[in-house]
Amino acid sequence: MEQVKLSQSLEDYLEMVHMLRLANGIARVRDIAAALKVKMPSVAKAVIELKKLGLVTQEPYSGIELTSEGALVASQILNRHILLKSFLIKLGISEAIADKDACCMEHILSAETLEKIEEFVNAPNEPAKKSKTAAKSTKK
Amino acid sequence: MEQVKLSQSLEDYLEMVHMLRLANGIARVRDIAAALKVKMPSVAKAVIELKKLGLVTQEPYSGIELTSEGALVASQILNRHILLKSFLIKLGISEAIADKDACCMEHILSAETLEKIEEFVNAPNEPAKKSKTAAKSTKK
DNA sequence: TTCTAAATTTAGCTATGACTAATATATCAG
DNA sequence: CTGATATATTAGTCATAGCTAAATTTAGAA
Repeated sequence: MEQVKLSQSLEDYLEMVHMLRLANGIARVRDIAAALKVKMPSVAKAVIELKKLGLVTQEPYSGIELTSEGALVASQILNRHILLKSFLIKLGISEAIADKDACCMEHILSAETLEKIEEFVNAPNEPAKKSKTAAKSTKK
Repeated sequence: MEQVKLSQSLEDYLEMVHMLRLANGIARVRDIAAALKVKMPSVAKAVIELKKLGLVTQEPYSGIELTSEGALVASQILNRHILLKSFLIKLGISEAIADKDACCMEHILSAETLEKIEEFVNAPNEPAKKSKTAAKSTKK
């Protein structure tokens, strides 16, 4: 439980491994590269680092697996992402932008800020002040 | 008006030049280093970059000045900082943490998100639901 | 005025994280 | 089974951004 301290970049790679495994059952170098808009050698290097840190394993030339610690850390990051995305959407930001900005914010916010954001997201809801969003309000 | 694209790091240096000039009338290498918690040679290097970009000027061995473009860019960054800090404080985050997190967020958020945050900050204010902020009961 | 201490700058090292080019391996079509 | 193509890896380059150590300049104290 020594709390590995990951760079933003490594957090992104680890999270993407997790997401791809959830979505496809497997996390391939090619797909990670496509999703993060980097080239495959960048992924290969990141995977080497994550292996050194004991967060992933990989048979040569095949998919990337998470260790139990890796899975734990990855899901923490993913949870932050989901929280922040909900938060931004609740502020009225479009889904695409919410996703993109959540992706940056998830690496930098302090625990206190994340807590307060969680409270806000879970709040019963403010009385929709004068909602001029009338039309396609809850478009999701 | 070609919108220089600064790294987060250079944005921090430029903003700090602006803040120190506002606070002290002069931005010295030593003070920038102290404020950003880096060493002086790191500041010197950053200043060289900002000079190349036409955002600051400096007589050798003296304080750093902003060009008119530098002043413009710096105040945009500072305005984002102020906005984000207000926002976080409105969410109930302590001033110190709000300042710190605003400092990270100011470099990464999209225009749309900043707009929505501005709307939120300027909103008439929700009816402080059940304000139990009284005795800092939010031990959580 | 002169000398010492502080501030600034330069030179050069390190780590991160991207890239291209080249190599190695795997997989699939025939 | 074999070869072409896709995927993965390795090697090496580059830029950013930090650092220390050493040199330079400025400024204040004696």
